[in-house]
Parts: sequence; C-alpha cells; structure tokens
Amino acid sequence: MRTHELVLQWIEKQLSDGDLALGGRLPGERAMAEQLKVSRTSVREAVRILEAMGVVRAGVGSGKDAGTVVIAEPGSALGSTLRLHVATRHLPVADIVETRVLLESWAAERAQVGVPALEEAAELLDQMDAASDIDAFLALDARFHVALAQAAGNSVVSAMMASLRGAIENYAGELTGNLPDWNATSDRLRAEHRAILTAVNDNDGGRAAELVAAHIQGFYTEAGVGSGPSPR
Amino acid sequence: MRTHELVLQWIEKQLSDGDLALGGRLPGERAMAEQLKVSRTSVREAVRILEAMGVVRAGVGSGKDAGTVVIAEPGSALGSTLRLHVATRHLPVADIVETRVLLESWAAERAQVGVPALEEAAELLDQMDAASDIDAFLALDARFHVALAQAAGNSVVSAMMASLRGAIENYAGELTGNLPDWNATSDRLRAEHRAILTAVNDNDGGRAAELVAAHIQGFYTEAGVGSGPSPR
DNA sequence: TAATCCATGTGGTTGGACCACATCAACTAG
DNA sequence: CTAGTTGATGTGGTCCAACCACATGGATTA
Repeated sequence: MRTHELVLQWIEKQLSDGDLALGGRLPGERAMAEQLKVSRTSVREAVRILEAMGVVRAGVGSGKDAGTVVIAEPGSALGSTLRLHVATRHLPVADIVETRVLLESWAAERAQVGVPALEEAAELLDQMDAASDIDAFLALDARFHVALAQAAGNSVVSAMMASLRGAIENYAGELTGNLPDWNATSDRLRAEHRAILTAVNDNDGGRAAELVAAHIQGFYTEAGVGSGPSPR
Repeated sequence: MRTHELVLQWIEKQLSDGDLALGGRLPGERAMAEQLKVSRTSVREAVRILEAMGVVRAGVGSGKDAGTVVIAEPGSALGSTLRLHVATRHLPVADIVETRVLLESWAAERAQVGVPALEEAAELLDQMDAASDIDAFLALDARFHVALAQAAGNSVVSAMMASLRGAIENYAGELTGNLPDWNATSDRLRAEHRAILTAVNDNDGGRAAELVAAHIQGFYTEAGVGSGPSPR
C-alpha cells in the first residue's frame, strides 16, 4: 500500500468514527506527517485527493478560512470526474443527457411542495426574466434545475444532477451559439420552466416529470445533441 | 491558480484534443515537469487526482504495466467519492439505496435482449448457485447487478450504478450478519435474480423493473435499512 | 489612542536525493 | 552457439530541507 493511501485511510477513519465532522479542521500538514510517521509530501497527496473529491477545502493564511476544513460538496467533485471521462470519449454526451432526463424526471415527480428549494426555484425564474446576456441566463437555468432536483429530498440524486449539469456546462454554452434564434429559444425555455413549476406546485408529479423530460430533450435536440453519436 | 491545477488543465486539454487517448501513456513525471516548467511534485499531485478520478493508472518499473496510462474507470472513482461522503454523514445510506433502485429499475426496463452483458449475467447466476461463502456470493451479486445495468447501454448509468454499489459495499457485507437466516435469504435472492433475468429476456421491461425494485428494497428492508434515518 | 510592524502558523512550491521495481541488452560461462 | 547472469536504464514512490505568499493578531511606536 502506498503511503498517501495510508493517510487517506487514517482520515477516512477519523470521519467514520466522528472524530472529524463537517466543518472541522484537519491537523496541519506538518503535524499529520509527524503523527503518521510519513513525509509531508504524502500527506499533501492525500489532501489533494480529498480536495478533488469535495471532502475538504484547503486555505492558506490564518483565521477563519485557513487550514484544511471538512466540507461536503460531492456535486462539483463528481462533475469534474465526469467531465474528464467525457474528454476521454468514454462517456458520450448523449448518455449524460439521457441520465439527466432520468434523474430530473424522477425528482420532479417526487418534489415536495412547500420546501425552501421550490421557493428558491421560483425566485430564480423571476431573475431569469430579467437576465440580459446568455451566460447569466444559463447560470440561473443551472441553479433552477438543481433547486428543482433538491425539492425531491434525495441528496444523492441532487449531487448527481449537479454533477451531470456541471460536466456538460461548457458544452451547453458552446451549443447556444448554434441556435437559430436565441431570443425565441429563451422565451420558450422560460415558459416551460413556469409550466414545470406550476405542475409541481399543483402536486401533479406525473405532468411535471413529462414536462421536464420534454424540456431537457427539447433543448439538446434543438442544439443538435441527443440523437446519434457524440459529436465531441 | 495553483500549479497542480495548471498541470491538470494541460492534461485535460491533451485528452480533449485527442493527443492523448484511452490506453495512451502520459509523458514521464520528470519530462512533464520540465515541459510545463513546474516541479515534479506538482505534476505528481495532478496525477494523483487523475488516478483518484479513475482516469489514469500509475505503474512502476518498465514495460507493459509501467508508466502512467490513460484508463476509464469512472465507477470505482465515483464509488470512493460517495463512500467518503457517506462517512461524513452528508449522504444517508437510505438515499443511496433509493437512487440505486431508481437507476437499476430504469436499466432493467430498457435492457436490450441479446447483448453480451446479459449472457454474462446468466453465467454469474450459475456461479452464484455454486457459491459457498457469503462474501463470494455478494461479490457475484454485485457483478450481476452491474452487468444488468450495462445491458441498458447507457455508460453513465452503468458507472453510477457501480459506484453506488461500491459505496455501500462494506456496509452491505456487515448487514448480512444481522440476517436471521442467510440460507433462506440467499435462496430467495437467487430466485429473484432468475425471475428478473427471465422478464428481461421476455422483453417484459415493466415487469423486470418492478422485480428489480422489489428485489433491492426487499434486501435492505430485511437488513434494517431503507426506512427511517441512516443508522450510520 | 491609533497606526504600524513583525512574529507566528497556515498551505504552496521547489530541487535534489535516494529507493524499489521491471525490463532489456550486454556479457559470460558452459 | 546457447543459456544464464549481470548491470544499465527508466519508471513511479518517498523523503527532506528550504523557501514563498498569505492572513492574523499582538507588540511596538508615533
């Protein structure tokens, strides 16, 4: 077993045993190295991996944001992983879109009316009406879909949703340039968003799921993805 | 931007541009360090992250298994990430089980008859009949479910399925000790597996999906998970 | 009293050294 | 000429010692 894996094991045990909780701080790199009888290099390699997994965040200096603290951001970590595998052509974009339809439909069908995430989703729609440029619109769009997924109350589904969205984020941004009429498209997307949220708030899960599926597939089909092999 | 992130960016670009393909070898750590004008340490940190993401595999020595090779194993990488987040209590086991039901039901419904994965699944069932100890049974069980998921032809769903299974693998192993009668349980599981595979081969996707959902939920319910808060 | 300076502790980076390992070519003994 | 041995080579794995940038907070000073 390699040295940095030993460090990883030790930290994972601290987490499992509850000795290290969310928001807690890891010992300094030098302290851990001395305690585990390994070099600081190996400790750093382990911390790097945890950072890539979204389990910790490292900050320099001293005070509030300093040190290596335990966080919980599986979404961005999974997103980076998926993005890399998309780059290797091992994961086709079409499969990611299909999976996104699957997860988001499920979430829309089970979204619980009255949770904070739905209120946030409604606010985001208002902001999208006022959004001027495409990038701002897409950023709000991403947050809307994540909020919708959160309303179902399954943190794993939420995390995977966010990661799928993140994995093809740049890709989606490039696609908008190919659309024939962005204004028309954005108007349609806005209307579809409203319809989805209305269906959810009416407790019509089945309809919400159908609308979500059509919404996502519609966008990528219009942009030239979703049917046929991945163009990337 | 930190130095190792620069290296990551460079490698990701090599992958995106196709200069580095699956099965290809990265330049040696010393060569990359010199080329990118960074220290070998930073290069190593980047390689570590890619290794944790299941994008590369590092091997010492020389020859066939030596050097840093591009691979594609998102499943195990995502599994490790999820396992860590379960350790932080951020991802409840119940949510993972629920997500697994979602993905596997979907896959069972869309499994394509005649693909190699289904043949492998059938062979695994035969091996499970001969499995003596619990661990061997569970290992074959895991492979069966992964094979079933692969039959749907969506690599993202397959990878996520494998990762979910891996994230709670140890957990599932511990649970079997709490079962009242393992022999009875394993007989039931075997029968359910046969029924699922039969439904798939009969092109009865709906029934296959129902059977899979009941199969997974049944196991975890019997073992004391799936309802109520996570016990871990 | 208020502004400044510096000691302290954090992660970030570097260069160099050495190790274990696997291969392959050159060499040597038969 | 063949078969076995040996050493050169190149890979990742590990460690060390030093230095940097940064943020804080207490000591010092105007």
